[in-house]
Amino acid sequence: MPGPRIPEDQRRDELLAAAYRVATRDRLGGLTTRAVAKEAGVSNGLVFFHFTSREGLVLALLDRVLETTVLSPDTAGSDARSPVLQLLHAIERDIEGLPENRDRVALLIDFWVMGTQHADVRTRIQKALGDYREAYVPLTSAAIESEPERYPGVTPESLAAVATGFVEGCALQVVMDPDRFDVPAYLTTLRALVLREAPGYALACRARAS
Amino acid sequence: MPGPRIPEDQRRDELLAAAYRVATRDRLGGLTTRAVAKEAGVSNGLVFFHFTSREGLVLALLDRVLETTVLSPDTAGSDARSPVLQLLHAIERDIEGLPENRDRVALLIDFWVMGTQHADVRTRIQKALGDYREAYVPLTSAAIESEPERYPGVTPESLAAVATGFVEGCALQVVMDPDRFDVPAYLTTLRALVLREAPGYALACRARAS
DNA sequence: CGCTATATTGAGCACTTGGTCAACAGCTCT
DNA sequence: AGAGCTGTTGACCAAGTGCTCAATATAGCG
Repeated sequence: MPGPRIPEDQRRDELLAAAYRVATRDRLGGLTTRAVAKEAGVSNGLVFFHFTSREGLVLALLDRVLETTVLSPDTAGSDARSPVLQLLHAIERDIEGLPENRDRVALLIDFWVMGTQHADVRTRIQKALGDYREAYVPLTSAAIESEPERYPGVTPESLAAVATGFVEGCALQVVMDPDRFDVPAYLTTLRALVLREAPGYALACRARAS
Repeated sequence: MPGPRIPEDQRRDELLAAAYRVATRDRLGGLTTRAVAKEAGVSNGLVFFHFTSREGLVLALLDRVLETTVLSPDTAGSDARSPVLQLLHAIERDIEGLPENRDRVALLIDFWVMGTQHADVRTRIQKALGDYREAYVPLTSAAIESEPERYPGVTPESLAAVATGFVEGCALQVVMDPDRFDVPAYLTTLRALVLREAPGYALACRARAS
C-alpha cells in the first residue's frame, strides 16, 4: 500500500537531507539505509530505488556535503590592508567558523578517513582539498610578493598548503575538544607568530579578557 | 577440542597485536571479533574470554596504540641553538615521522572521530592530546621567554596548542594524500613564516631540489 | 595418578545489515 | 475508461554481527 508520490528529484533531496541528519547524529557507521528511511518517514526499499545501493547514498551525501561546504576563503571586506594581514584574516575567518559546524566537520573527517580505503571517496576529498588550497593561492601569492626577501624557497602553493593544513588541524581539535579550543587565544598566537610588526592589539586584548 | 594453552597475559598481547593488524588494515569498522580471532588463529569465543566485549577490545587497543605512540617531542640533540629553533626542530621531527606511520595515524584519527560519540574514547584521546601539548610547553615557554616582546598575549600553553594543532593538521594531510604531502617544502615554509632571521638555507635548498 | 582450575573451542542465538522483488497505488496520456 | 509508466511498499533473504555457553583439552598440583 504505497504512500503519496513525489517527483524523483524532490524525494532524493528529502532522503539526502534525512541522511545528513542521521550522519551528523550517528556518523557514517550509523548511516544505514533503514535509519535514513525511518528518518525520512519512508520505506526501506525506497532508498534503494533512489540510490541503488548504500554506497550510492554515501557518495551522494558526500557530494552534497562538499558542495554546501564553503571552502573558498571570503576575500570580501578586505579594506586595503597588507596582503599578509588579508591572508591572516582569511585563515581566522575559516577557524572562527569551525565551532558552530562541529558535527559537520566531524562528518567530513569521518569521510576523510573513509577515503583512506575507498577510492571514490578519496578522489572527491582530494579534489575538495585541492580546491581549498587553490582558493588560498591568490592570497598567499600576494603575501609573498609583498615581501619576497622574507620568504626564501616559499611558493604560493606551499604557503597555501601550510595555511589550509593549519585550519584542518584546528578542525580536528574543535571536533575532539570544542570547549578547550580557545579561538581568540589561537588567533592571537598565530598573529604573533607570523607578523613582524606589532600584531593587532585589539585581538590580543580580547583574547586575554576571555 | 581446545588448542594449546598459553598464559593469559601473553594471549592478551597476541590478540591485541592481531587487533592492531586488523585495525590498521580495515579500520575500526572492520575490527570485528571474528576478524581478530581469525587473524590470531584462534576461536571467536576466546576474544570474549579475554576482553569480555568488543568494546573492551577496542578500548584495550586504543590504550595500546596511545601507549606506544611517542607523543613527547624528542628534545635530545639540541645542540645549544636558540629556543625558537629548538621548538621548530621538535615540530619538524614530529612531522617527519608522520609519513612512515600513515596507517597508524589513520587509525588514531578513526579513534578520534569515534571519541565524538563515545565518552571513554574521548576521555582517553583528550588526555593523550593534553599530554602532547604539555610536552611542548617547556619548549614554547623557553621560546617566548627568549624574546617576550615579540609575543604579546601569547602563553606557553596557547603556543603549544598551535604547535601541536599544526602537527595534527599535517597528520590529516598525510593520511589523505601522502604523495602530495611535500615534507621539505612544508618545513621550509614553516621556518620562513616563523623565523625573523634568515632561515636554515640547507633545508630550503633541500626542499627546492626535491 | 587423578583432580581441579583455567584456557579454549565451536555451535548456536538473536539481531542487524544491505539488497531483492512482487505487488500495488497514483499520475498522465490517449 | 483503460493502459502504462513510475514511485512506493513491506515482506523476505543471505550474510554478518556481538555474545553465550556447554563441552573439552590442558597444565599444574597433591
